[in-house]
Amino acid sequence: MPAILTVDAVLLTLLDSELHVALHKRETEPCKGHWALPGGYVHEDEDSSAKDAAARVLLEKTAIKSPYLEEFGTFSGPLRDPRGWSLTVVYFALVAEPMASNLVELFPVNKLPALCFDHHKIVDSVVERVRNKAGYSSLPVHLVAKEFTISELHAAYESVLGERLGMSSFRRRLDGMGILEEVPGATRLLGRNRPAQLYRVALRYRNKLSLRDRVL
Amino acid sequence: MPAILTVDAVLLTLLDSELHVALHKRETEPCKGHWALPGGYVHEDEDSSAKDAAARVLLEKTAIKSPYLEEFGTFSGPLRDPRGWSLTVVYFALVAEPMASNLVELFPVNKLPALCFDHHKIVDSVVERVRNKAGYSSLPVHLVAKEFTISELHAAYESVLGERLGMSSFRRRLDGMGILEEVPGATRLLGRNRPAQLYRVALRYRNKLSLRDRVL
DNA sequence: TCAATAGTGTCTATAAGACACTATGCC
DNA sequence: GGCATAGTGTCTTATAGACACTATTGA
Repeated sequence: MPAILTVDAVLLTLLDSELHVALHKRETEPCKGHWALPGGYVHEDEDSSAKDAAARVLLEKTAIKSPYLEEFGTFSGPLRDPRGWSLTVVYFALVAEPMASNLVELFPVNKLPALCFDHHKIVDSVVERVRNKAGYSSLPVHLVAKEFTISELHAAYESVLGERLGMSSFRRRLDGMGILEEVPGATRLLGRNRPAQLYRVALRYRNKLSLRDRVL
Repeated sequence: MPAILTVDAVLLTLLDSELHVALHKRETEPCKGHWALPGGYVHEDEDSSAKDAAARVLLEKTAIKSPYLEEFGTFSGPLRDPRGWSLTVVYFALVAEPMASNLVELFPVNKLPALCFDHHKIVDSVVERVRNKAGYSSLPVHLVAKEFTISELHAAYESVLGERLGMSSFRRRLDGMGILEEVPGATRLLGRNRPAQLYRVALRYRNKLSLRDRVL
């Protein structure tokens, strides 16, 4: 009997300044009716890679299309799935909007319900990695909308890192990197205060952010 | 037909201050007689995880036991192996000694021979990651012997990073981290000069070095 | 005018780099 | 003593953090 090969996706987003993960109720055995990560088998006839499979599974099970998707690693062994020796390739996705999908429900990453298989451990490991990586990369950019204010980005960093960041050094570093550009003329007004300049990721970095680590 | 599941190991070491990778000549089809990474199938009856499988394969094909082993990621798709849709979990290992094994041969990582499958791409990706990670972690410690001089460690960092590092700030950072300890009384003498103090990784960090990233 | 958040300027503490200086062995 | 590498001290420069200051809106 060959090993079972699956992919799982850890979809993360910020809700009320707190990291949340998207979970769904499994509709098939094993573990039917319980919370689990969106995941599934690789389809050899349609998936040209494991990452493709993860993107497809995410679309099918959460109706979220092409977010930021990065491989985390694998989990494997004879005991983690009752069907036998299994290996899952875990991907994590970061999205800006608390998406309106009735296929999944969002849970704060430190208040998870009981999860199937080793999915609790998987979520914990991914969150640890994301927090860690936020400290030396521009990862949290993917947690804000396409156009955002410095304050919003600053808040996203603080939420993910779980610590306060000085605002002036934060701006200084952003400036020095040249990774952001102003959206000309666009501002956002929230209260009765000075409106904030909107920014976006500069075109030349649009699809390279995950590569350029250690930028912030 | 189910997907083919394999593990491959990228074993790296320093030889003449240059990163080398261990390759072997495949003895079975496909790609028989050509250079490839040590790799093989997961054995469901004896491997309790993919990492276990990688360690076993490394021992069988290179006679190297329990080096530093870290998961790099996966490579997958319908075309990379002529036998069909395949996924390989790639691990990299770092060892100190240019080991005496007639099972493998060492090649400089930027002068590789023709390699089977997508192994050339795999080696390149791993080397890039290792170079990158050396910039913010203590990874290169695994490329020197258990007891080493500061100069040797300094040279290892310079080799992996491909750039010169100031010696005094290098020492300062090592001191500040408290990750190393002197081997009492032990020194190494190479020429007609002052002998160098030998150091080793402090006990409390012995098995945690890969976890404590961003230390150097 | 005030309240509230956006954004800037500047002072200070810390860390990095450069490099001169001392230390200790063999010849 | 001379030479070669090990190791230290110190000066300078770049960067991070703190925080006070100015800017711009609605009420």
